[in-house]
Amino acid sequence: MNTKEKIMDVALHMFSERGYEAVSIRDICGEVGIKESTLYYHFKNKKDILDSLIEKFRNHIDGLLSHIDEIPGDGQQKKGKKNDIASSKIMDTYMMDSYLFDPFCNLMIRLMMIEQFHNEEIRVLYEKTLFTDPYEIYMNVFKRLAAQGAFPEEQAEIIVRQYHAYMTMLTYKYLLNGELTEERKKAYAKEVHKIIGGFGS
Amino acid sequence: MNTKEKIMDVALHMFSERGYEAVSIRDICGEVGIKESTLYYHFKNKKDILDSLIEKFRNHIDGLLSHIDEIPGDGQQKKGKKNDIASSKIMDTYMMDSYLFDPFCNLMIRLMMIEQFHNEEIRVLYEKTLFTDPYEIYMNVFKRLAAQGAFPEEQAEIIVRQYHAYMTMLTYKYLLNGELTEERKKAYAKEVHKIIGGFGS
Amino acid sequence: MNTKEKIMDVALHMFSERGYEAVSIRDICGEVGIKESTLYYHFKNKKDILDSLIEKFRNHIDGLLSHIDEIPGDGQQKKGKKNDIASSKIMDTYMMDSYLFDPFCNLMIRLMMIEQFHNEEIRVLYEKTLFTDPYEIYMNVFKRLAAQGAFPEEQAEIIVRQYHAYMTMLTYKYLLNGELTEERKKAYAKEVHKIIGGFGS
Amino acid sequence: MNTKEKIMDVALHMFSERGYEAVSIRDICGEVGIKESTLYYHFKNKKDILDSLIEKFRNHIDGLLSHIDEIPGDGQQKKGKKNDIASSKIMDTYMMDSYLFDPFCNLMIRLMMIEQFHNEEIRVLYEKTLFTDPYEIYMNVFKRLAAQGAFPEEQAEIIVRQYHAYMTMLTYKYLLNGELTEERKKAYAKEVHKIIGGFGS
DNA sequence: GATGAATGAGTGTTCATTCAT
DNA sequence: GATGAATGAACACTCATTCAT
Repeated sequence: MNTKEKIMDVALHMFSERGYEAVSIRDICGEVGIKESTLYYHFKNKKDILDSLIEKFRNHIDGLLSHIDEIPGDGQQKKGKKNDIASSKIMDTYMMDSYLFDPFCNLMIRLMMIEQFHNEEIRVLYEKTLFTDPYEIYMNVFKRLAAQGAFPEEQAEIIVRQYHAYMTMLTYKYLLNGELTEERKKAYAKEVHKIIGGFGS
Repeated sequence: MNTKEKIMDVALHMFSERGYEAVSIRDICGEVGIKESTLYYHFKNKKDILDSLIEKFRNHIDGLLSHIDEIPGDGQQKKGKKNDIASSKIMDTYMMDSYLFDPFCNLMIRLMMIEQFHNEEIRVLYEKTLFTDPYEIYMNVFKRLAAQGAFPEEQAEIIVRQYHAYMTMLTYKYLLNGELTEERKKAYAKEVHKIIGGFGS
Repeated sequence: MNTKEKIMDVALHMFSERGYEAVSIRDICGEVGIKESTLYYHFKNKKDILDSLIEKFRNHIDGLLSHIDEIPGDGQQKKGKKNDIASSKIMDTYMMDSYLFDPFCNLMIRLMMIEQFHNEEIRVLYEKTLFTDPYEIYMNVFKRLAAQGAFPEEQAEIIVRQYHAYMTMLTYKYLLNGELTEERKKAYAKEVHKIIGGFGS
Repeated sequence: MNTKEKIMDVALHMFSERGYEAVSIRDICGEVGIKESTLYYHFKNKKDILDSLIEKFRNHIDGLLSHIDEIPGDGQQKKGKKNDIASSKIMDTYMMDSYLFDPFCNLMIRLMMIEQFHNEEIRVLYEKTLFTDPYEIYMNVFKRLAAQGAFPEEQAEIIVRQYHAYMTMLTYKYLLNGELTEERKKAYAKEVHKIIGGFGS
């Protein structure tokens, strides 16, 4: 990690815990181990650090979303509940690994959670990340499952809605509540699997 | 409203939008229309404003929780789905009016959402307010409904879990996302009713 | 002198010697004997000090200009060169005492001399103070002298032009060049009187 | 123009408008199109740029002054007013072209005007450039004119004084006041010619 | 109840400068 | 010749807070 990346990393950790305004340039530089003047060689100003983080996050999720279709729910599986369960598990692993457990994403979401109330640009991105995009991803997978005969097509929407509600609630409860510890990740994963099991029945 | 109340009101609005640290004594006093030195007649220091708000909020929800039993789900209703729906509606109206739409509560929740990441005391209160308490309230009501024969008692938990997931997700999506406008409140209420309808079937 | 006046006084001395930008808030406060934060109780920002000085100067010269007619050149004097000389002397004493030797005015002119090159508002005031206003004052007095028969009226303009050129040159040479010492003031006064003597012949 | 010359050129433009201290190395390099570290290849430090400019200016005016005798006022002309006028015109053209209208000289004079109040070295040079040298030049030419019989030798001093006063005043009024535009140069030249005409009578 | 005046510590940011490459 | 990366000191300004009135 070069100096610029280190600054962004430290800044993200601090911003996501205390909020953008409450973190000072001094705080960041102290942690990175550089003088404040050095920071201004790498970033135009404080806002520029935030903007760079957001930019990086946008690129990150754009990259993820462009691979949705690779999430299973795929044709070589036979009809029935088993596939359903298996696909859900895979899909959810994908969500966890790439979105919610991934340190960069998780911290960015926390940052957005804090800043969304007074920053419309961030609010829009926050809504997209936590509500719009996941709903679409779930719908995409479940529709393909329905097409394979896992369940009647007209039930897809209601199932997705229920699934999305669960996942969202658990995300807020375990992954966006206090520090992201291994325990909280396990508690989340456990509840997710219990629910996916429930869906299979 | 006297000066002290005015200060708390203004402070809450600002804290819940920009976070505690990002709001200055100057900001608050400017909006209230007093000099900064005057604020210190009413509050020991900045932290004291936050503490007073939290104290007030604790009293507020304690008052509400001590009246859970008054939420219907009550004996004079007959068995069957109708009662179920009706009770849910009443319960939810209660949640909306007293918790989520109430300006003081809504803003306090936003404030806790922002501050929870670096303040364990607030985090605990936040978790209780958004996860523990509502779950208990729902459980309380649904158990009484089950006791009245609205549905088999052993289904209570799974129903509550599902109900809670929905309510939580909708709360974050509509009531803790951007400004609390009438439109967002309507969108929330609409979705809630749709779901409660779904539960009745 | 209260704190605010002291700040303006010190700031003027420093601005007029080193220019507005080259003087720091620290410099001013150090000399005044207050902390930097105290300055901001009295002035909105650094620019506000400069603006206050300019405002004060405008009021100052407006006060002076409203009393031009009281400068002699008056009716009770007899025709002839003696009056001419006498009046010029009085007029010039007025110019010296009120404008050029007056510490506040002299320093403000120096400040304007420095800042006029990149501040159009100051440039206009500078031109008015050093060229437009003095010319008008001289013209006013000399016209009254001509009316009294001190010299033919049609010569007034050329005399004023010459007189103004001399006074302006001497002002720049002695009063706006280096520190305003008693020696420079004397040298200025001496040359002025020599010239006024020359005008009498 | 090589890089070093470009730096000096840009620095002079900026120094003469905003003053030495108010201009940053960043400002200069930004305009020149080089990195700040590059500047230190060409100059020891910021002060060195100023010193180089002053040095260059000294050489420049030394060059000019060593050719005073070439300014007409010369022997092959006949006695009479015509020669007087002609010589004055030529002399003045020389002053304008070489001193006052010349961009390098004009900007240097502005720079000295700003810096003279707190830099004795510059003050001395400023006084020499605007008062001592021109007076000597005028005296040199007018003495030669008197020797040719253009006017009585004992009048030379008073004429020179008057001439110098006019030229100095006009210089400050038109050439050292705001930006040096073509209009200001024309207004200056027009007034100069009017005065020279007056002198001829 | 409220304010005018003050302060020490801290804010984000710019300064001229250095030095290895 | 020129640059990338760094720095200590200074910059204008804001912070929460105090205290006499």
